[in-house]
Amino acid sequence: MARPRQFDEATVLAAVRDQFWTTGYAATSLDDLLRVTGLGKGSLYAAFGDKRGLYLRVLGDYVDATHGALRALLADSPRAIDGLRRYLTAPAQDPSGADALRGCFLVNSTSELAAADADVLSLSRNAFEERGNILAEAVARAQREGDLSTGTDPQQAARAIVTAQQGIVFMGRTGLDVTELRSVAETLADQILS
Amino acid sequence: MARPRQFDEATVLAAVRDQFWTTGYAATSLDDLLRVTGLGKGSLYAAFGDKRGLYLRVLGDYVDATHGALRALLADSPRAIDGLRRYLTAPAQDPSGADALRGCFLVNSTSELAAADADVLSLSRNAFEERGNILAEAVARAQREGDLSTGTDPQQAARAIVTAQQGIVFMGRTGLDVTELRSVAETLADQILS
DNA sequence: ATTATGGTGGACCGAACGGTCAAGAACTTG
DNA sequence: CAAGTTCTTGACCGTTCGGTCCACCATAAT
Repeated sequence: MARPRQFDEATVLAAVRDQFWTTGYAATSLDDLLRVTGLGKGSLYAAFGDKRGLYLRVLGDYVDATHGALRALLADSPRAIDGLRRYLTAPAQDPSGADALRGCFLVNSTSELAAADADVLSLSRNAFEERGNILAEAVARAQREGDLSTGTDPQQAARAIVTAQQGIVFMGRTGLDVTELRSVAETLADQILS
Repeated sequence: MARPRQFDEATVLAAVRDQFWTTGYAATSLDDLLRVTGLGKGSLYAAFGDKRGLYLRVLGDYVDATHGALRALLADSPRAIDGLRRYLTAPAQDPSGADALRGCFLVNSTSELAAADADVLSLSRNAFEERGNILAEAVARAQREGDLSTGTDPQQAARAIVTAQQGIVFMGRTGLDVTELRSVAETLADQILS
């Protein structure tokens, strides 16, 4: 070892993620990243590689974190149906509407890059498949707990829930009032979680 | 009048729209636009102004066209409920999956620019509000025709339908298999249109 | 204290960007 | 045919882009 790093890796990655999250990949310049991280070009490149590599890194971290958060949310719900409803309506919970306008980093990434970048496409596809799997377990539990009809395939129901949530996430990005967004989310939850 | 234009305006605008649609705003260079239109810089600028103006122009045209197509779809449905279902499942109809991967130009635009461009944001917000209004009429008709419960507010139900469709559009962009996408769309339609 | 090693910061690079402009071509009008 | 007008073409401009590189610095090992 020689000179130690003068920055905290997790802090830097979080700042990078937030910048990419709010302004997207193409519209984020290296100077933007240097500004929000406080690092010089040399440090950033030596530590994380080029812009695209850095992007994929923070995006992958984000996906892992959301999977963990979702698992925790569902596990912490005594009744699975409540966890599913919380998942579905989560994008409409911030009263300020700021979270809704910002959307989901993975969704934004998919929208911007999936059609042009095979790595982002497969990452996105795998992430949503995994999310469906996580939710499918909760759906099965909700069925066992008598809160959800056993007529439908858990996997299928989970995919419908994921899909509906992405719709809510997107409508938040259009600037729809949070109160209306929440109302829509509750309506959809009533129709889907029954 | 003097020298007449050597290009067809509608053809050029369609080519520009398709380019922006598939590669987004930032990732589309002027050279890309010149290539797909066959025009020189001077012609393009003289006819349509700068890149952003051109983008807003084709996006506005697109929104108008989709509103017209939606009105036609609903009007052409003897029973409103069928039109609503067709609207909801439309993003999953292309067997090749190409349309699904491409998504919706307005959705892509909103995802990329709404957070940073107030004009795009209000255009998007207004467009989806208008779409909700169009669908609300069809919901009311479906209620009168006895195909939809009269218990729910048409406006509210319409917003739920719009939201669900955006979820389907997005899942298509993740590369989800078209057959699975269609299955999800049908599941959601069953749950929402009842 | 000296040396080795990795970190830092910024100058620097070629390429690509959006946008301007002038010269000439193609048409209409008289 | 001549004059006037619009459109077309592409050279050109300043800026910004992502990325490289190197001189310098701070630490650990000896």
